[in-house]
Amino acid sequence: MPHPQARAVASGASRAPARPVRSRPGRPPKNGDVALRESILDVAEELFARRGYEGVSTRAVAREAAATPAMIHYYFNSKRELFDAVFERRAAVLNRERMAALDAYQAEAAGETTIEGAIAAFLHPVLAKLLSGEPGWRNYLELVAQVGNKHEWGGEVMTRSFDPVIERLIHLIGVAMPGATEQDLFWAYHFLSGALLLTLSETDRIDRLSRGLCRSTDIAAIEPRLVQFAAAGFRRVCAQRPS
Amino acid sequence: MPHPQARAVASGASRAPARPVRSRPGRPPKNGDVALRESILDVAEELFARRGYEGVSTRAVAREAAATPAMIHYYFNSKRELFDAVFERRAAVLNRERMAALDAYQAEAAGETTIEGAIAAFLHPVLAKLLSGEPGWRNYLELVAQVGNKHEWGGEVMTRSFDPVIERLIHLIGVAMPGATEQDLFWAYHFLSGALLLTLSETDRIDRLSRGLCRSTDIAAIEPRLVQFAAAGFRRVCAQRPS
DNA sequence: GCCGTAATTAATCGGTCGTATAATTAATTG
DNA sequence: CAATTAATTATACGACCGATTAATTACGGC
Repeated sequence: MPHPQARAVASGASRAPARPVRSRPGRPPKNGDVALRESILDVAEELFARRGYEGVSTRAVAREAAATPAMIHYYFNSKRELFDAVFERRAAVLNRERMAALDAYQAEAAGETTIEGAIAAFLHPVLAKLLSGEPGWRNYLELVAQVGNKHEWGGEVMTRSFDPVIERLIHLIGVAMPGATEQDLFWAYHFLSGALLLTLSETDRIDRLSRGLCRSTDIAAIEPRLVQFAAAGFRRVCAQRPS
Repeated sequence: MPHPQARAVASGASRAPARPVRSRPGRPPKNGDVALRESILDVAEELFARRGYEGVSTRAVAREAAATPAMIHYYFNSKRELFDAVFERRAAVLNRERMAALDAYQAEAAGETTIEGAIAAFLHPVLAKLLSGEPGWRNYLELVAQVGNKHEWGGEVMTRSFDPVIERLIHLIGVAMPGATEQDLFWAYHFLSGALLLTLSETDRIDRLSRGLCRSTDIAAIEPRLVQFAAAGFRRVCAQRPS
């Protein structure tokens, strides 16, 4: 079963448009085609992730989605609203899964929560998306990484989408470390967040640096190490002995 | 002594162009004015950092630097070469300082190097730039953060500019941890790098998340915590007991 | 079978983009 | 002082940008 990266963009090599030429205007005949709206979202997701918000024109999105610029205006009104739709489409899914994972862990640990366990539960849903190899999710997470490190409206967009889960995580870790200051918990999360975002962006930076020894797409190698790294970091930063 | 953020952009509120109207063409009279080339670099640095490479037009740079588009072509040939000039101008300075810091630490520790010490020496020059408040450096580092998380040509640019110092750091830590695998060292650095980049970007993400308890510009709070966090992480990831 | 509505195309508006060239003027050199 | 070089302006080219409108066609409900 091929991934439903519907129309044109996922076809890779060949650049032939999916729907050949529907030249005359009017409502299209009801064939089994995937909704155009979703195709536009998929294409925009990929392009925004690769070239950034300003690096992508709505016309380019339309072109690759085998649509016209007017269709984007029809479904999304503006470029910015298209971006928001792309961003929030999968954020909802991810938040649900992450919340469920934290719930499940908390129930299973039953009062004996560990930092490692909480962090692992928090990270796993995201990293599993990368591991799955679904190009849609990989593009989306690459986009998240890019937005998360952007000064301009990065902070606002990320906050709006992800804060509740993160507050949950920090609270859970706080329970596992009774002595910890709130500041220390937040700062430690800040570092964890940075490490995660860089992982999501999947630059080939570490590949080059390690001369091929590590591959930035090797989630199986990253996940346990990130959990250990972050958990140890949390413990050290939040240890209340005054430096 | 005001910072030499020379021409127009640092003037903040008032939008009056620095050099009022020099309408006719020809070489300008030799006054004590700062070189236009540097002004262009300063403005480009700021704008690229705020809005990203594609989000900035060469015309906007010219406008804010009180120049014409042709001057940018005159000094830098193309937008991309302008970007590279911006990126490499301060990278050279930073690399020199970082290398010196690692040298100094290695000499001072004399065989008894610690992970904390090596990481602190590696981080301090960068964080000191942020702490200094110089807008040029803050803009530059914000730009680095953005590029470092960009899939497209991020990996290549970062590699070209920063790899030697990083190899030095990793080697130094490797000496302090004889048992460590190379892979583990590289992965741990990857996480440290992510945490650092997010810090450099100075989004107000953590400010919002912590409801003002932490401020992303508070380098004095970040520096010791990041050193501790990363050092503990390195130790844990590189501890050779097989998971 | 008619009609309102949903989905599409073509065409267009004013504006901006990156890049290039020729003309012009001041400084420098001999 | 003459000739060369460095730094600047004005102007322009062709392409692309985001957004909008009017026309067109098929579907769904009655």
